[in-house]
Amino acid sequence: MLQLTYLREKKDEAIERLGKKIANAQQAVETVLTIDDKRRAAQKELDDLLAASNKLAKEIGDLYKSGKRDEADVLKQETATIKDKSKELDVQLSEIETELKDALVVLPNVPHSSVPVGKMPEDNETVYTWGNPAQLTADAKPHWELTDKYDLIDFETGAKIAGAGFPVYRGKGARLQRALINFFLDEALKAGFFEIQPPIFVNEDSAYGTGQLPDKEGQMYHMQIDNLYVIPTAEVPITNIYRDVILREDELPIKNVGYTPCFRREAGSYGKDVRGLNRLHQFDKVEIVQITAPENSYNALEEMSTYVQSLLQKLGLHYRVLRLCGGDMSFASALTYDMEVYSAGQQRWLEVSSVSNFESFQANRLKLRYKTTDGKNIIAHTLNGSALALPRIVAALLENNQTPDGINLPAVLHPYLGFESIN
RNA sequence: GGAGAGAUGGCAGAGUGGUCGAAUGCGGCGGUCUUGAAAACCGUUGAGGGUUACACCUCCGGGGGUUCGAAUCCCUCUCUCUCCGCCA
Repeated sequence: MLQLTYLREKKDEAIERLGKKIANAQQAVETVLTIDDKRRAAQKELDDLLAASNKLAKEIGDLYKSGKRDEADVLKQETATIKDKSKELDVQLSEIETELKDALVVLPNVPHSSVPVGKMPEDNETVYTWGNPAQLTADAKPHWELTDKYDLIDFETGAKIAGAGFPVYRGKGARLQRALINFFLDEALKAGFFEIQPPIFVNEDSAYGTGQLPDKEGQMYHMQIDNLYVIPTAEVPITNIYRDVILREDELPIKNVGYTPCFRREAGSYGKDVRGLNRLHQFDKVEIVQITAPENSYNALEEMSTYVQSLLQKLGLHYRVLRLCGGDMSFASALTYDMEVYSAGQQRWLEVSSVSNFESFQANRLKLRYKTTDGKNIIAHTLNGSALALPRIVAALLENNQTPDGINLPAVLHPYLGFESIN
């Protein structure tokens, strides 16, 4: 959620930048500001009325104490009309506040000035490429054939016990999962992150806090009996730790890492995108989350990007880094880097990480602030990124490392795996 | 799941329906003293809205009610604690 003061004070800048994301930026911002004016007027009117009412109540109290009952009763009559009026205004005000919030929450975050203009994935800017495509033999296979051949993943049985998109990992396939999770967590600890193991169900407040609601209502699994949402990413519970929190300045930056399974309904996906491990309803991910002071958030973003890339390099995966264009970035993000790994078996790029700076957009809704040494409360900046999501990493590892004799996994994983190759 | 108790500022903990946004202690910050530090003493110290700045308004777990007036009374929800039951 954008800050009202920002829209009020830098209206033109906000409209111009929002134009990279939405078509009707001018009108959307004007609407919000108009409602806000209305809100302030109503608030003022109500406040004055309440002030009068408070004053009268005090006078009545004094009169009773000094035994002047008659005079007090006269004043009581007066309060009756004030009360009716203020009740009315109160209803009006809360309607306006609802209206304001509704208009404000549908506004996406303002993109950073470096965000490329564009609507399509083709408009994303490739800022860095590392490595070369794996040279495979003519009979190289996509991962869904390899997982079958070496009995690593059983998609059919997963579909039987849960549904499509819920794979059953087996043997070395299961051990590869466990190894990657531990590898990613250990690397994050070395990089100074603090490990968290959060709940994988969250309540409505948390889902609103990080912006999954109301924006992505249909994408989360929801348990109606208890009104809990199943997390689509560890970002949700880990960031919500700081909902309604005022940190001390010296606690920043906060750097957390957590592993959780993630659950996504993925309504509307189809075709080659959902084949094998490309898109699942349940998958594993290690997530990094940072909370910083505003002036440090872009340094933190670069640091997180570099960190994620270091993982891909250690795994020896050919990858590229994209700076997402306005139309392709998420609702809450101000600047996003996507890391894509080249999948040689499918001959296409697969997104394995997305690192974003939300600036104060998330923190504003969360009421996540920090107190400076001179006592001011400032809305913090939040960032997060995958480090990393497993399925497509597994797909790329299997495909890119396949040989006629088997699949040779990267050396950094050997201690975690207890084996070196799959054959 | 059953029975009881409770929820107040960063923490602990007072609070007869009216002068309570809230005593007191701890902690934090500033100062005096000191070569410096500690101790002691003095001052200061919740959040949001609003204002150029004041004024003013709201908030004592959430929501609703009674009253001229609610942290204080009533209803309800949530959560916490204790005991019993069940259980990795």
